[in-house]
Amino acid sequence: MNETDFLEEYDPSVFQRPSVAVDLVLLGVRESRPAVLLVKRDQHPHAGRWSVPGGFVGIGESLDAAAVRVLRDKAGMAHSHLEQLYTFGAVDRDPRMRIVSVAYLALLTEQAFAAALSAMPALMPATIQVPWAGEAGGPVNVLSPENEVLALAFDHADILAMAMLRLRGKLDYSDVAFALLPELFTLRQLQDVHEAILGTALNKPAFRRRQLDKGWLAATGAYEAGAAFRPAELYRFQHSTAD
Amino acid sequence: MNETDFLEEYDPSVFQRPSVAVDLVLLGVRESRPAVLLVKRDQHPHAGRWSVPGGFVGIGESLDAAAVRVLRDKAGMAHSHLEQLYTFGAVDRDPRMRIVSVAYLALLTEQAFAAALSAMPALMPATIQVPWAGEAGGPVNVLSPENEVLALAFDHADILAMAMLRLRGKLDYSDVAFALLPELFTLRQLQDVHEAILGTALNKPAFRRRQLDKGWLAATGAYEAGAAFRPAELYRFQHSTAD
DNA sequence: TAAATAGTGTCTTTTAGACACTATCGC
DNA sequence: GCGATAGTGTCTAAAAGACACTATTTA
Repeated sequence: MNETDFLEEYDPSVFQRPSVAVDLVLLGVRESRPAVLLVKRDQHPHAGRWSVPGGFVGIGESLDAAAVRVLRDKAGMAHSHLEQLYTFGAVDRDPRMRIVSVAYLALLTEQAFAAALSAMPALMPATIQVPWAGEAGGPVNVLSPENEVLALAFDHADILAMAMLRLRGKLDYSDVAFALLPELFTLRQLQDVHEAILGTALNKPAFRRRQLDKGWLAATGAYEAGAAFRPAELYRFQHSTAD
Repeated sequence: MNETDFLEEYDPSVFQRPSVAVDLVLLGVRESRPAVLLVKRDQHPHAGRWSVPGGFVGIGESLDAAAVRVLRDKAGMAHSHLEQLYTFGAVDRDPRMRIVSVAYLALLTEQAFAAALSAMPALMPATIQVPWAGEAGGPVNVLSPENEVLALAFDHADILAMAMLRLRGKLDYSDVAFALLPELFTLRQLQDVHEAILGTALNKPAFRRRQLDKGWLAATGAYEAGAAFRPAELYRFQHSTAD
């Protein structure tokens, strides 16, 4: 915001302003691995590298509204869990001009991930390697469907690392995991999502106990179908009363 | 950041850009209560209300650098723990013009807090009431030294609430508490800081056990002086090897 | 019945809370 | 010795991990 002596110090017409953009990390879990939707840059700078979708913030548009707009226009998606991640503001992060970028994290179910892929041909799915080297802040590795390491544009490897760390931190005490799952899901699917984000195996009985004790899960009495073994019960996420 | 078709879509000279500012929450613990340094607005809008110090980001200045500059110019301080908090980007948050504000959290020891107060007469210390109503996102109450509720400018009550929640969330698993304490401190002082931020009393033996088990504390063999009772041992914070 | 996964019972280990107790200072 | 706070020992309670066991499905 602005200080007491705003008017004395600041004449809006005098000083150059940075451009403000939003960048969206479109994140899901596919085949028990964290996955992200990328677009290939075909222009300088960083032509040929991969980036997360983004767009500039309009002068009459809030940051959240810009994120929703980019989600719609670049991923063909009406809704999703969307939260602000971090703002990247190094001077030289884009060689053309000064851009301050507010990164957002969008969490997609596997269905939404697939729907975005087919609606927007420019998008490519990539896998985030978990765990990665230097998890205390280092950039992540991203693999193509053919398991080739992808070169990311700008500071987008840092943005993806930030997204993974944020997700991890919130996994236990918040309901973000349910944003990655369909309406109905089994406890095994829930555990798969947790394991994919954390990059570690979890103890099954302890996991079930903790999840059920939270009071966020409602058993439906229905069971999955089509498996060649004992079907698992389907659960639904419901906000707890004290939440 | 920017998308693949950056150049086609965007001509920097055509679109109006928001101003980008940084706002600093200067936070410390005084007399076992969370305290913040505020400045009184003497201009419209929100004249007479209190705000956290801030400033505009220069075109050739990173966000972090702008925060450091504001810390120096508005609080007279060379260093402190400084971390980005959240970016506030509602369209109407300032009635004069569009301003996107990146909030930073600066953690001050009680000494640094007092030094800033005497170096910068415009600053006033205020107490943050903990706990506050609607801790899941609601704005905080801020009290003057005379225990009067202060009216805050803009969305600064939300910024302060965000600062408290961030600090709370990091208190257990990170080393932020040590940024609020002097070089040498007693375990009781460390517990006081935790209790002030959390707004609850903690169990003494359990607290000592947990803190000592983390391996972040080095006993100095020295003891505090001047107390009319058994003096406590002084500890020093040291980064753990695996940190 | 075999294979595979769902789901549970229970023992152990770890961690946190409660609470009383001892230790050490100034006066 | 008294008052006050530092620091500890230990019991209990709660939570997490380990691991084997039962249950239920298709083939």
